[in-house]
Amino acid sequence: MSQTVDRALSILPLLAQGPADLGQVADRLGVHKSTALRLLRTLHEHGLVHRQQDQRYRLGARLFALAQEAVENLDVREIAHPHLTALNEEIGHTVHLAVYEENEVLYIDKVESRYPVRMYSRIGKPVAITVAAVAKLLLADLPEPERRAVAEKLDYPAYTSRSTPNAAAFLKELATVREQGWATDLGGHEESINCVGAPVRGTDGRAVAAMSVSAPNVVVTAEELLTLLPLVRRTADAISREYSGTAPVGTAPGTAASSTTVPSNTAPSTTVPSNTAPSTTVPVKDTSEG
Amino acid sequence: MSQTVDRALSILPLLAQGPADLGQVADRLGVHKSTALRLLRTLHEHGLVHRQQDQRYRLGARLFALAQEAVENLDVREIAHPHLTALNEEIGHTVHLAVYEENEVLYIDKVESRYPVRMYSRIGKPVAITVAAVAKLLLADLPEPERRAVAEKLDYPAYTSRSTPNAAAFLKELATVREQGWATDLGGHEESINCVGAPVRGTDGRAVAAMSVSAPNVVVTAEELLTLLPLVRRTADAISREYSGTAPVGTAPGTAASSTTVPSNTAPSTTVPSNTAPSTTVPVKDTSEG
DNA sequence: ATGGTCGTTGCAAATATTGCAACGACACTG
DNA sequence: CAGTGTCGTTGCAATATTTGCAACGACCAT
Repeated sequence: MSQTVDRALSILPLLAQGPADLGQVADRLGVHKSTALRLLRTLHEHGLVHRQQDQRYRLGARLFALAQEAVENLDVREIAHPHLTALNEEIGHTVHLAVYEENEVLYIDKVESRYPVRMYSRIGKPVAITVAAVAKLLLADLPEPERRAVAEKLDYPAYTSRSTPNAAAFLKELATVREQGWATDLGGHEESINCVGAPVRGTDGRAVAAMSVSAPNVVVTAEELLTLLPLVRRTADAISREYSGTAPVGTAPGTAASSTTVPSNTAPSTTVPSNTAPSTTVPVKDTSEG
Repeated sequence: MSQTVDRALSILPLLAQGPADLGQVADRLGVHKSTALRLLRTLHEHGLVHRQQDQRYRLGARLFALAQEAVENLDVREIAHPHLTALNEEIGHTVHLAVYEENEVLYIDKVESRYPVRMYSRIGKPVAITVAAVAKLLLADLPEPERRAVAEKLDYPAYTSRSTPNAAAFLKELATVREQGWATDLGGHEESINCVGAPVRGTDGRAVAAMSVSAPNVVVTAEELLTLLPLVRRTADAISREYSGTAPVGTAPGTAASSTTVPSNTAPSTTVPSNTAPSTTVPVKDTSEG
């Protein structure tokens, strides 16, 4: 609601795409050059933008530092990480951790299938919210009205023929996910990639994060991947327990009384979902690969 | 120089210390609650701050996404190139820039020597990973398990009698490189070619690239080439600084800074490895510039 | 029920921001 | 080498924007 700040902050995502000079910033902001200059100066004083030697602006070191602190404050990630790597070492596939925030789902951690690759590979980017397993899990957990509102505001890109086509289908899928407590993405984003995921829940039972395992068709079929579901759920539950148990309730003046209650079932169901097949038909009929 | 934006941006480092409610933000900003509220709202609309269930504000994940996007769009080569050419013009020898990717080290930029004798290398082609200075630098920076895994999977061709013979020798060399912060290739790839290199580091301290200076024996001896090491390291550090977006330290809120930003000089810590010399003792104290 | 805190909103005053025009610096071109 | 263009920068007046206040409703605790 503050025009000046609004304009200034609009510069950030603009510069995230790459360096830009004053004129470009002013144009894409729709303001006079002098205005853009003063805005950039303020941003610069705070270290959020950096001026390189060719006088062009780009995002500055301070922003990276802040981002660093921002993720460190997400203690879910710290708690989850060992579990993710353990799972990765057991099954070998790529493991993701994601959170929902402000109508977006963001990867906040990732363990590559090959080696413990650095965190800066893909995390931090918004996920394909209409198809990703983690996105389904997180959105399915939203209260009904918000869930509906978000679903109807989204675009539904047809990444593949299996992508979620529209809001109605998405909401139906979310209902299924909500009921069964896990989610899949079977070629919805990339034709040959399948995922299975499960939610991480806090003390109040709400999903604070979601994790998933991804593998290409050529390595494991969708059916084989679903075999790993119990393992995935067990890992997610383990993270949930540790997250809930630590009870990182800050200096909240007032509602500090929260019984350490594990939300749902603590009993890890070792049941292979072969018979527990989801209502939506599992398209294990591969197109090309066998 | 924009008060509104200045105040708004001051909220960010404030929230980086931990979640805070409206009153706390207003107090520590020195403004009325209503003002703080409107600023926070604007920040919120841009996803830079997030409101948790207890209505307190904390840094938003979008901040992280923003930084992530910026890093991905950062072009090391673009930033490094002017520095490389400058170095080349000063010393005349061939300068290389390389990155590590998928178990390979690739040259991504090269400034040719102005001497008639040139060495063979091609931008985009993998380097001799077991002997090249840039390869040593980049591999030395990998986490221990991955470093070991990569080293043991490599072939160790005997390009010359000085080539790295096996994984054990290579890992030992990498340990040395890791400790001293620079690397050499003394006739390990071609008998008559020597190189000295230094790493380019990002905000997180990781080596995002490595650069080296190469010269044939007939032009300069290995000892003479090592004389250039401080210059190489300084160049690499300069690139690192620019790549990281090092900006003048943010002024304290309320303290008005001078008109134009004074270029902060004095490199942080450019430790010249004078006495820390490895096998070959280099009598280097200082270079031309002071 | 009551007093306290906290977040939120409307409004008028006033401050801070905006756009303009002009300047100096620089690069490129004729 | 002058000329023309772009680019970043600054002072200034007009104005739009922000600000602080006071009051309201919600909530919690006493």
